[in-house]
Formats: sequence, structure tokens, C-alpha cells
Amino acid sequence: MSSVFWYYLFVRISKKRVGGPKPPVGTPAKPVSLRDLASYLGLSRSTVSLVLNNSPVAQALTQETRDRVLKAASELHYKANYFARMLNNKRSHMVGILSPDLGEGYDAAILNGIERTLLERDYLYFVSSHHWNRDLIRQRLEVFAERGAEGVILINTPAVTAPSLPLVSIGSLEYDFPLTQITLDNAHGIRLALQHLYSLGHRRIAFLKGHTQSSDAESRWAACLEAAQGLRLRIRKEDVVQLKRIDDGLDPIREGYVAGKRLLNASQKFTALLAFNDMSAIGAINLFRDAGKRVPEEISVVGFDDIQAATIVQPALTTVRQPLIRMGMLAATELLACIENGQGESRLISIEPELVVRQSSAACPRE
Amino acid sequence: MSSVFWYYLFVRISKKRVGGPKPPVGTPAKPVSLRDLASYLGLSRSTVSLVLNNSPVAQALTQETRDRVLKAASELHYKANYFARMLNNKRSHMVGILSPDLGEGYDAAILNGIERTLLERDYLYFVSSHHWNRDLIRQRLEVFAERGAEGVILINTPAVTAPSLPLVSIGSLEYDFPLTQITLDNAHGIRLALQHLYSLGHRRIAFLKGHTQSSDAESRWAACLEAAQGLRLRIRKEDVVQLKRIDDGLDPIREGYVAGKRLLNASQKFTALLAFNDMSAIGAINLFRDAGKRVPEEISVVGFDDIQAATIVQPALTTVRQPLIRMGMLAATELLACIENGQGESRLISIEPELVVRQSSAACPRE
DNA sequence: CAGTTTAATTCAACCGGTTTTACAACCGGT
DNA sequence: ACCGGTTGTAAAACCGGTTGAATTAAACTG
Repeated sequence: MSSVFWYYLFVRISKKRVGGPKPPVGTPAKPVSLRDLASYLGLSRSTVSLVLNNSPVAQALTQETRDRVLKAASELHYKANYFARMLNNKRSHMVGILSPDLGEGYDAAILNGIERTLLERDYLYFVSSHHWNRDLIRQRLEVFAERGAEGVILINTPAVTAPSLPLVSIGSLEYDFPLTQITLDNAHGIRLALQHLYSLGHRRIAFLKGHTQSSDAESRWAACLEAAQGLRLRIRKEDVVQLKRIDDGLDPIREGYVAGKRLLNASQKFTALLAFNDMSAIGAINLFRDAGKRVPEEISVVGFDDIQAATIVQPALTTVRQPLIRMGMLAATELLACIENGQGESRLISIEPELVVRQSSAACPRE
Repeated sequence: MSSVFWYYLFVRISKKRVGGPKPPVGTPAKPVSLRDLASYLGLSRSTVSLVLNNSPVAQALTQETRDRVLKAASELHYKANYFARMLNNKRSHMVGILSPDLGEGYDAAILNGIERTLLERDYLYFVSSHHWNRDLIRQRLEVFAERGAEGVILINTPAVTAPSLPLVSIGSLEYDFPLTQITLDNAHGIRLALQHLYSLGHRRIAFLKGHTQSSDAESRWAACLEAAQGLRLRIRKEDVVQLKRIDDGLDPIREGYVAGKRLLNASQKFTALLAFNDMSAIGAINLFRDAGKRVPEEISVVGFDDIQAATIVQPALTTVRQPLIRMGMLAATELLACIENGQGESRLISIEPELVVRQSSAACPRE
């Protein structure tokens, strides 16, 4: 690159400000601006911009000019300033993700799926977890919008205000405004689980209900009632225990453990347990072991989610698999469709879970 | 709010552009701009800006004016445009996080810690995982910088180019440029583990080495050699197996399982296994169970990391605890210190792990 | 009452791009 | 030479906020 370039750089005159404090020696290499590029080329900023954006107007330019511009841009490593560009609301290629909590396998797996798709499509994302704090959710949605997110994926996150951005939710929450939802077919999953236990001969089945806050608790419980009726099973009051309220920091396995203990205190007669999710199922298994009940010989346990821990617990957990990674990918795909085509405002996408039979469920012990 | 406001909004005259296409009816409520606010107040944009930024120059203004501005700003819900603001390089309150992979408990736990601190300090963050792709790492660092990240936290991520941003790393990788590093004291951890086994009577101890890519593999292995020497233990070649190369998507538990099998094929004499990490330890435990070896009665197993799964596996894993959440919090704190005070360019912070004794380790069976 | 402070704001340049509109220069046709 | 119609490029408005210098009016000084 000839010295011509540096000459032009230096020439760049501003009306008043410049004059004194030309950066001394070790200036940390301010990136090349459009202005630099233009004066280097002896063209106007507009021309250069038009070419680089491949604007229709640029079709009027000489092929030679266009080539010159492109060549210089790549030689000088010109990169348009993101913020300047965003000032005239351009595409940001950025989305936000809101999740209740990081660190449990569940959200991490979904995040993983989302990430794959976003990476592929060259999007970046913010993440924020809200720990069930409504104000934080609202605030984060605003901040995301403010910072140019083109859409948001909500993972099990209740949102109150109708947003100015395209949203896609994952989970079973209900919203007051239209948005695309990726929902697991809880009813189907529960049906699979219950039928599985039924076909193993279990007739007296206990249940661990989810906390009221959890988006899936209600729909799964409703599905339990329905499926039980379908199988002509009677659900006894003493065989049902609800997990305690989520307190941030309380170990969900521990919650299952405690709930299991309450269950065992109230009733000794059940031969199988259908837990709200894997975590609580694992907790219950631990409790049963500590209480001297063998799983699955005396009590069968079935979970829900199929998180990684389900394969680690002993006996490995029979559970209903949520294809979390796929759900994440799907959510991302849907969101990008909304963003890029402005389509698909309010779809409801239901995902079919499958039953994964492992060692925690077995035939009902003879009476 | 009186109609005066709307009058001023309308008055806002531009030289040429305006005239024809005033937005029709259902205009989606463009946010209030500084200009709107200024003309509503009958002040200049500068005055308003000065007040809102609480600039020293604003001290010259009447208290009354200042109050008026602040009141109007809050009434009209004025919020400065992020991008406009960033154009004159202001603080973005934004950092980037690079990690090899989401979804395993390890990174998620660190992320969790980072997030806590960032949330507290009112920072937002990008995340990106690179799956060990060098080009992606470089590219993401650039993109983060471009989008105004004020710093980056690297989780077990090798970085090649010296960055223009403050960096903090978590892990044991080595870098060619100065940066603050949060490193677990692997040597200490290994020493704890080995002494634990030694004191239980084990003299023939097998090892699962980490993959060459893993940042901690070498330093842990070196620590093994050193600690063994300190205890006058001889490490036999046939008692050492290295985990296979990380292939994205290969289950790390499976890796441990396979490695355990190779170990058992090569040598039957060891009474304890010190694994590179919890995942491989869990894999090995599974293999031992399948091979009819009881843990811990016949073989003691000790892991490293203390991820959640360590409490779930049966027997619960004795392991060296990395305080991941604390490490994440610390990394964030350090990074923010760099950013906000421009200090602490190149510190090395060593974290002391502790041994968590659970059920997978027991006294050495008699000869 | 002119002359100088000082207090209260505003001007105008700037950050770094995008885009509409304007403007020369050239072209063939008459 | 005059006209309408390209063609290739540049000027200038604009996005929305920040900031050093300048301005104006009021207050104070001698």
C-alpha cells in the first residue's frame, strides 16, 4: 500500500476541532473509516457506501469503480462500524434469550440447540436468566430491544407486556398476546408413561406434581387425570404430593427427596411413581433407597425430561424424553423465519415426546 | 401530558426529506428522541443532553431547568438511543463469553457464576461456543469487539491473537500475551486426591489421563507424577490410559467407559482409579459395574470437578471440587475491575480446590 | 453609563455510516 | 444549438446523541 493512503488520511480536514491534538506516536490504530477509504480512493463517501452495500443505485457505477472500491476495502481491512450502521435501523443479526436459570441441564440443553442454529445462520445472541423475577423479565425484554435484538426466545418464561419484537416461546406457559410457541405435547408424554406403568401391571400409582410456578405443572397434571381416567385408574389423594415452591437455590433433587418422604409417610401402598420431572424422580429414588425400598423391584419410578442425569442415576431412569436440543433448534429456526420473512406470527408447534425405558421401571410386584 | 407536546413533535422540521410521507395512522410509536424532548421543553438538545448525563457543565444550569428536564424525560419515558450513544464510544456495559461447549454441566456452572456477578453489576453479555474451532474463536473475538463488548471471559478457550480488549481466562491454558487468569490449583487438587487414596491404603493406583486438547490434562498429569513421587508411589505404564481425542458429540461418559475397559484389559491389579474428571470417572464406574467389579469395595474411584452428576452416580463420587460458580463470579469481578479501573492487566489467580469424600472411595481391600 | 463578569444556554462540529436527491457530462436526435 | 434522456458521481440530509466553544442576557463594577 503506497504512501498515498497515509497522505489522504492526514488530509482529512474538519472544520474546527482538529488542529491541535493529532494523536502523538503510539496511537492504537483506529480502524479505517468510510471517510478514510473514500479519500484514499478519491471518491465520495456515498459512492463507496453504495458499492459496499451493493445497492441498486450502485449498478449505475462503472464496473471499474466498483472493483476499485471493493479491492481497496479488502486491502485496508475496512469494516463498517456496527453502531453507525445500526443508527439507521439496519439488521443486527442478534437475538435475545431469556431463561429462568442457567446451569441445570434442562436450559443448557435447549440453549445448546438454539445456539447450533444461530451459529449456522450467523446470528449472535444475548442470554439472560431471570430467576422468576417478573420485573427482571420485563426489563430484560426492553434492554434486548434497545440493543437491537431482532427477536427473543423465551424458555419457560412468562412475559406480560406485549412486545415490540417477534417472540418464540418454549414451554407450556400461556400468553396474552400472539406468539409462536414450541410446546411439548405433555398429554402424550404422560399417556406414554402411564400406559407403560399400566402395562407392567401397576394399578396403584403415585404422583409428584410440579410447583405451581412451573409452566408445565398444570398441563401435565391435567394429562395425568385424563390418562388415568382413560385407563380406569383411580388416583388417591394420599398418593399425590406436590413439590414445594421453587426457592432460588433449593436443590431440585432435594425437593424430590423431601416430596418422596412425604409420600412414603402418607401412603405405603403404591407400587409406582410418576414424577413431574427427572430431577424430582432422582430425588425420590434416593429417598426410596434410603428408606429401604428397592427400585424398581418394589417401586417403579418414571421421570419426565430425559436430562443427562437420567442416565447416570442408578437404576437408570425410565423417562419421557423431551427432545430439548431439537426444540431449541426449532425455536431458533422459527424465530429467524419470523424475523427474516416477517411471517408466522402466531403458530403453535407441538412436539411429540417419546418414552425411554431404562431400569427404573419393572413389572408390578405380585400382591 | 398536554397537546403542546404533540404540537412540538409535529413542528420538527427537516430541510427537505419531510413533506410527503408523514406516517399515516397506526404509526408504531417511534420512541421519544432527544429532539422531541428538547422541543417539547423549548430547550436545545444540548441542554437536555447535558442535564441527563449529569455533566459538570450542567452545573451552570438553573436548578429549575434541570428539574424540568428530568421531569419531562421521565414523563415522556425518554430513553437515550443505545446506538447513537455508542457512536461516541461510550460505555456499553457489555461483555462477551467464549466457551468450548454449552450443555455440559461444567461450562454451565461457570456461566452461572459469571452471570450472577454480571447481573448484579448490571452488565449484559454475549455468549458463544466455539467447539474448539480456532477460526471461530478469532472471529468471535472480533465480533465481540465490534459490537462494543468491553471485555471477554474465556472459558477453557485458547486465543491466539493478542486482543484489543481486556481478557480474563478460566482454565489452565497458556497464552502468548498478558491477561488475568483464573486457574484451579490442579497440583493441589491432585495431591489431595492421591493422598486420600494413599491414606486409605491404596498403593497400586491407575490413572485416566485427559485428552491432549484439554487445557488441564497436562498440568494434572504432571501433578500426578509429582505427587506420586512425593508418596513414593510407582506409576506403572499399564495402569495409565489416556482418554480419546474430543470429538464433538462424543459422550464424555462413554469416553470414560471405553478407557476403563482398556484399563481393565491391560491390568487387573490396581485397587484405585484417579480419573481426569468426573465424567470419565462416572464412565469408568459404569464399566466396573458391568465388568463385575464392585466400587468401592474392590476398586476405589476418585474424580475431579465435582459436577452435579457426581452426586447422582451410585456410589456417589469422591472427587476434587472445583468451585465453578465461585470461579465464574471471580472471573467476572476481575474483568469488571479491568474494565472499570483499567487495572490488573496480568494477574494469575489460583483457586484452591477441596476434596469431597463420598462413597466411591474406601479402604484398600486386603492383599 | 460604558465595561467587564458571570450565569444560562445554544451553536455547530462530530461520531460513522445510509440514502435521497441533485448535478454535471455526454448522447443521439432534430 | 436545443432538447430530453441517460450515466457516473457527489452533495447534503439523516439516524440520535455528545461536547467544546461561542453567544446572549443579566448582573456587577468603577
